[in-house]
Amino acid sequence: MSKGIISKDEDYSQWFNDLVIKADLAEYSPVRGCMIIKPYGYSIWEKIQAVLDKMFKETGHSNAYFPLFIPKSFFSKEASHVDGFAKECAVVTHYRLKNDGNGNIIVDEDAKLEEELIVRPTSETIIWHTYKGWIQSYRDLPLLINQWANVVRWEMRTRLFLRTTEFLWQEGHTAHATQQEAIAEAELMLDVYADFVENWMAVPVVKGRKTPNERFAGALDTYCIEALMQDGKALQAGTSHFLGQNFAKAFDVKFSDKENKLDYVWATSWGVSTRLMGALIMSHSDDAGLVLPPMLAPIQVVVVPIYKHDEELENISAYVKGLTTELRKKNITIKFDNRDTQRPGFKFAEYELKGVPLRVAIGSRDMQNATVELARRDTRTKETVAQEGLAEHIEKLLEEIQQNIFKKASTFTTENTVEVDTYDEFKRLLDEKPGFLSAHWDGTPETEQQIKDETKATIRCIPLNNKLEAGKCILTGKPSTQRVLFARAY
RNA sequence: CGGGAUGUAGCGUAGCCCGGUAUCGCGCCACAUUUGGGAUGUGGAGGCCGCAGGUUCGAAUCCUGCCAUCCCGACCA
Repeated sequence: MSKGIISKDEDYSQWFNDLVIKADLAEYSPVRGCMIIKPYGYSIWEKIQAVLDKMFKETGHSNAYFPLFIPKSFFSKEASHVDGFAKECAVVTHYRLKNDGNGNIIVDEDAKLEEELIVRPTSETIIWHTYKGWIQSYRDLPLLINQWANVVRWEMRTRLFLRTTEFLWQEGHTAHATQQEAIAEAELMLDVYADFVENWMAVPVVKGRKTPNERFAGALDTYCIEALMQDGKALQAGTSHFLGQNFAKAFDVKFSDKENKLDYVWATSWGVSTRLMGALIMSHSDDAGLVLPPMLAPIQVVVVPIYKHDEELENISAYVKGLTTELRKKNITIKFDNRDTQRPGFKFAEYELKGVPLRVAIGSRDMQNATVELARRDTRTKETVAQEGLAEHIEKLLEEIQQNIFKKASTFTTENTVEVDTYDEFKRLLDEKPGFLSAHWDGTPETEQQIKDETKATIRCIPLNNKLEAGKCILTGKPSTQRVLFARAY
């Protein structure tokens, strides 16, 4: 176990907090519920952004930016949307401070805003207000826009990365001429998310759709990807919504089709947030610290020199310089930690804590033998290999680590996804071996709610391409046509 | 928003019951010896004891109020 990190078996949530702080990903800020994302954490987010951004562009989307502030009146235009977000909005009421004469800075009551502004909890309303001006004809469609932004939701209870008052995300907002096209878009973006989360983050997901209870406020259908964390709790990693014509109607966005008939446009929205960082951390890491998938690790390879005299360091440095050039050609990021203020053992522990996938240690002995010591973070194994062909070896090893991490997480998810047929068994498993519980449900919101009230488990999703099978609801015994995935969730 | 806990050096803490200007460890700085798994020694720097009142000759300690953070619940990405 690493210094200062509690074992994840002892206290999982404390382990997570320790990891975030000690691995230098983020720290608490003076503002309740808000965190400071530190350079190391932010560089992971930047990688996530870069990959997703490319995927969005490849699927035809463009970035734009809409304001942080939303006039309050916009908000009330879509009824269920207000219901969903009203309770957690920060509101700007004044635009000036003043000195009260006693040296205190206070709100200037004379500077009250005519119309209060909401700090965006999401941007549907201001975007659809804007789209009204952008869309007149089918020729203006589809409109495929994404924005990278911060949003604020005044949550009662916050957790680093998983639920913060302010968080970073991207939100895609698209407009289409037909319902089919909008649904296809929502499904396409769900696939993009699943592809990214599985192949870059190495986190296996279940694609599905939400029940009406769990749907986004204002959506007709919500698609999601759900991942299982190491403590057996589910985490929603991304969502994609088919919004129907709700927002188009609320903001009066109509277009003329080819027959010159006026109709409301069809909409989608989709997003992932810094919460993905939470999924990344919780899926792979262990008691020694973070385990990062090579494809998202800010540092993929770290080189630690071991030497007694300066000339030894010079020899090692010369060799590392060559290795660095080779690896850069392969787009592999390498860091040569030649600080002489820290000893090798300290550095080993530090990079393990930070989840660097591969460590190369080179000492005088290695220089004589033309070898290096290679240590894998995922398996915590070490091997001595020849310097010749090292760059190729590292390249292969990084790919192997990426696959191994994913495989490990997949095995875990599979092993913790269980079919359950009785309510007693359902409750027992939730307490003894939590995970995804695949069970029959009679399809009513009342049953879903009762199960939630009694067990804290929610329906995470109805898996896409679910196989149909006759069964009985675990709570009511009423007939059911398919299993749904239950879990306790973040 | 309810319940619980905590606030003392950059971090973690002792002291609080029983009032006398603050303990220890890590980290930091300097020098030396070290360097293949979190080095050792010696010397040193660092404190509005969360904030504001009150009691007292005297408050980290007692009293009142406030603030903040964390944890657990209800609400949510």
